[in-house]
Amino acid sequence: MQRRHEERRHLMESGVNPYPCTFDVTAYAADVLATFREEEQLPVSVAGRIMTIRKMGKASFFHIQDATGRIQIYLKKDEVGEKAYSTFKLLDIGDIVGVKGYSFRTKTGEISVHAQAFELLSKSLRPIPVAKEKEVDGQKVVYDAFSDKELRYRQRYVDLIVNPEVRQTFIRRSAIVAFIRQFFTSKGWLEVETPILQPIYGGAAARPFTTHHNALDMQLYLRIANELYLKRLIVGGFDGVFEFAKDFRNEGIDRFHNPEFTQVELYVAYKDYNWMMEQVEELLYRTALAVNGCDTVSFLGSEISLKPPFRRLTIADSIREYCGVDIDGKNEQELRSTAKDLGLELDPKIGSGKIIDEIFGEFVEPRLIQPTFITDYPTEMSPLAKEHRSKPGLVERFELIAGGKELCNSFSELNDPVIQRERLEAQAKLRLRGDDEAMIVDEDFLRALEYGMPPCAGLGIGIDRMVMVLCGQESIRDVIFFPHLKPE
RNA sequence: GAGAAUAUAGCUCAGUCGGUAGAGCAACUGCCUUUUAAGCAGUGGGUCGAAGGUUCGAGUCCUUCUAUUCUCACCA
Repeated sequence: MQRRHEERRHLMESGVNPYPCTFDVTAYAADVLATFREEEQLPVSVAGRIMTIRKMGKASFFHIQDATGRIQIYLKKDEVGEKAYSTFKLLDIGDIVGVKGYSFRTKTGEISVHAQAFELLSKSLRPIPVAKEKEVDGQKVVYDAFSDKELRYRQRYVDLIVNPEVRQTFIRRSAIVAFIRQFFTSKGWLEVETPILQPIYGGAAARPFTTHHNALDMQLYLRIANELYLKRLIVGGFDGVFEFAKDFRNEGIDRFHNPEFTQVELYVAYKDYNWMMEQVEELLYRTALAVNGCDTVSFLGSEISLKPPFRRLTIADSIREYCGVDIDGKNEQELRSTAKDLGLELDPKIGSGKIIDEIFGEFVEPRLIQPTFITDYPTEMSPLAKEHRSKPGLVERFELIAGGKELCNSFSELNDPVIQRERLEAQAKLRLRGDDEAMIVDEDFLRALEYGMPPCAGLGIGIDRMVMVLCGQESIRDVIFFPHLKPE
């Protein structure tokens, strides 16, 4: 670094601006390769970061990397002149340069740019970790890859420079979000924005982050979900609304959980959860085709097919199938002993719905690799979902499980304000008993429902997890640019 | 919250039984006008995560701490 500071000063003293304002780029690296013709010398002007250098006295080769990839540059002293060539000798891997020249093919066959002039565009003061590559039997072998996970997350910018597959993952993430947005918009649903700072948090069972508004001198929460606000908009007369929402949950961090994560929530009036399952099937299938070009993905060592229809299974049937026990019609006592027979240690405080969830989470969910809709959850686990039209004690709810993890959650929304009040008050009681994840009674939300909300289907998709599955990434940190880490 | 593993040069890693720090790449100086893990010759580079302790002597043994990774717990 010391040396590079000196070089920077050196360049400035010799009249070279190490940080000029613009450079006229006419082609990306990929364009040069794509438009190359053996018989023609096409003039090009490319720019990018120097990634390799091979200096040979009075001529040099180097690769620059731009947004589309790498292109080799050939630089000859005769061609660019003495002064420019000695400037070039002061450049390092990591510097950003612009090159004007023409495309040609080298003796060893690589399409390259024969430089006629070049310009330093930005001097790099820190050495980047250079990984070298070699082709062995057609396989690319990478030497000394920048692989320390902590450093890669802390200095994602370096990770992106050096590890091209990281860049690809995030490009795909963007494509997934763009596709979902276009899919929803094309159906006539409205993209909206609702508060992130909320005086009362709700819509999920989770602990929030708390903050303080100085001028109002009041406590505010970072949202854990946007569900209750979107439903207010359905009350307000929008037929379909969705929001890509950063949500915040003050909980543990592991490879499936980041304290801030992205969900898209969608609410559509006059529809139910059965209809929503079809939407999810279509969405996942078409997203996979659009982004990956095929309807299967490889995730955690399994091939997952996203071709509809997905399997549908009630939670009771799934437990019957994977545990061989029947939970239908069982009371809390019986469920508890069933769980015990299966070898589950249970907190004596939890109720029957939670016991079922525990059994499911322990024995069923991890084994659901192919996309599967799990339906008809116990009412007490789902205070915002509508009672099942024919199965007492259950609600019209589904989760989509794939790769052993929940990807989506959806229900026919509860729109009876009286029952909704009862459910929230029951939550409030749980809260008083010490369940700090139980929901809070949101009087304004209840007031909205009292004006009348049409029948409505709601959906939440965990974008991070969906990206993980579609990109075959095993950690949520690999699909979030800047995952949360403790300070250095 | 619990356990395990990891932490040594810019990067990737060695470092034996406790004896005073190593390699490859990167960097620096030469030479080299079609190279591609360029090559050849030479040079420099370290608070061994932090703080204590044991010892004549600690990268190595002990204690505490910090960070990361993995597993478990928690978590719609």
